[in-house]
Amino acid sequence: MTIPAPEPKSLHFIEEIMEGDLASQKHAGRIMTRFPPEPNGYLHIGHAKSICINFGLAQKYGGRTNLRFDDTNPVKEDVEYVDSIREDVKWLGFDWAGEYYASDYFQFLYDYAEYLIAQGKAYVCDLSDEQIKEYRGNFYTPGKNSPFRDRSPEENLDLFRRMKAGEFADGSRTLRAKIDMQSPNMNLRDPLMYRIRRAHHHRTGDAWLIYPMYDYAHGVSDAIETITHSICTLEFEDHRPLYDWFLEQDVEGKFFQRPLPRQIEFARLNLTHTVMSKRRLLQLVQEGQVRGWDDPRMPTICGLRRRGYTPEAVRAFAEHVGVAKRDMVADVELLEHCIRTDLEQHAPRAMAVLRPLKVVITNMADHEGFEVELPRHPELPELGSRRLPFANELWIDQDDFREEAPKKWFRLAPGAEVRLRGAALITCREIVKDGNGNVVELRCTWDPASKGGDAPDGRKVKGTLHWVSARHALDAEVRLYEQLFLQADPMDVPEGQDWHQGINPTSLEILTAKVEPGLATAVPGDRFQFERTGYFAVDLDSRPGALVFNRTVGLKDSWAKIEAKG
RNA sequence: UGGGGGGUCGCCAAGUGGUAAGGCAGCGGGUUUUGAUCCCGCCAUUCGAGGGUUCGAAUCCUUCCCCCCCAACCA
Repeated sequence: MTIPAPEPKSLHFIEEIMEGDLASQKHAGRIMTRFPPEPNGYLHIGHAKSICINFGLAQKYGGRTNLRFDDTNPVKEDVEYVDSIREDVKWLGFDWAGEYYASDYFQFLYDYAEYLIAQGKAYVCDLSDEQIKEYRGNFYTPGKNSPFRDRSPEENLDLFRRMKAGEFADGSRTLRAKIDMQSPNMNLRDPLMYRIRRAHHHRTGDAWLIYPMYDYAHGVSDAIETITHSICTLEFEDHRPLYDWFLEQDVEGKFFQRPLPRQIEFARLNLTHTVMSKRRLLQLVQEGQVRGWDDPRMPTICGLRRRGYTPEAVRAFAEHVGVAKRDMVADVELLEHCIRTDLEQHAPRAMAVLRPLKVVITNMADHEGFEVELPRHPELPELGSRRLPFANELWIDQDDFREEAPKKWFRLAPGAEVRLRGAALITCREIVKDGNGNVVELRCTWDPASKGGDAPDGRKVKGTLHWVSARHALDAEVRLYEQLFLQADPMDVPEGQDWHQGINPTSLEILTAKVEPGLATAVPGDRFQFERTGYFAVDLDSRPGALVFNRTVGLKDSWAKIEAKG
């Protein structure tokens, strides 16, 4: 018997670039990437894709990845976010080589700016906000040179130093790169390098009054860290000439090691039935549409974590969606597939009745109860087993009983026999209703010969239900989640309406369930498969005696499909 | 009316001149003490459209169409 040769996995375009660079020894066989979040919000699954690409590629090619906080705008950034970002990256399973901050490089950035000024490549501009905009022109009209464009290097140096020293008011002057006001690429029309901002920075405090702009700081930071491949999203594509320009002005090679880093852009992740922009996510939180950034309905990494997603599943998802340059919207079902696959293999099984319906076994006495033993996981004997009490009063799920059984129904119905998983066969003999006609209790008989669940006469019983002993069951709060938005694309709303229209009013449903007694010791972070219903994770709010479970994802439900088709 | 990207199955995505991988979803069937899992099978005569080159084109040329991004002292 021969083992089939593994199919050579095709490479995505970034891997091709890297392998090409490795082959040509461009960076002497070195691969260095960075994940550069701005500490102004929580990370979401889109960032997770970027994290997986940056760390994953470095890992694959024996390289390293830095975590660098892009903190060049003190008015928007805060330490609060730094910690959450660190935690999320770690949780995803990645270790960074170095932890840096763009602000670590403020002095370097400043020195290089002076160098550019000295070379006549940058100038101090006195134009106001509005004037700069006006001089910049637009897509169809070339820009006009700033009247301050031809100041001498000496004057510029003096002015720039005085900007730094605090002699000028906020917004009164800027440092600009002298490139080309006529360029069809707006980014090259003398972009701003520095602005004056008397703002307290979360790391440098009040040491600086001038702060560098992204385009200037980012590439320089990459070069300082000797990043080989600077991976970012598509919207930075036409910033690349500027990225290169700033680094290439180091004509004497006094500032950066060669070869210089290369910026590569890929398509950001979008997910169906959710929004991904920081602004909208913030709105959901502020408006109370969700209970916070880590609400399990949020596409944030902390939300997914709280919901019960595993880092493995998130990484698998990133792997599945691939890396390319075309705009993409991943189907949330792919994400769900990834978490189901992981949890199916690892999550211990348990029984929980979400919407309890009482079952009384009429031919069993109070003292006739017994214990059944069930494996924690059908495929993992090493996980051991659990013992469940069975007695004459039980809870089953309301979904498992129909007074009028539809076609192909093999759950409980009047006169029907079903198996209670691992315990026994019961037959429904009588229905008890309340004054409103609601079924409140089922009176059933059991076949004592079927203890364990099999009938000795070999009669076939197709339906198997989960159950829990009423006397022994624990109450638990169960939070059921659905998509936050009803439509695949929340932004696709009729003319004149806004995206709030699409918010799913029933994205959260809270139930009091009856769960098997062994769950009493479950602690936040524990994950289970509640048999026949879904995967659940113990929530942060859970306490001994006051259990709270989040439904991470439901099991696939082919009965629902059959019924939907009629 | 400028510049930069992109268009291969409902959603992702391989393919780089030799006759359309794979995953998700969907559909059919088998196994099953979870209607789960697992297993098997089906699912693009066609690659945004039209022309052309070639024995041969998703891949080359050409014209056209559509989508996304760019006019913050944001990143």
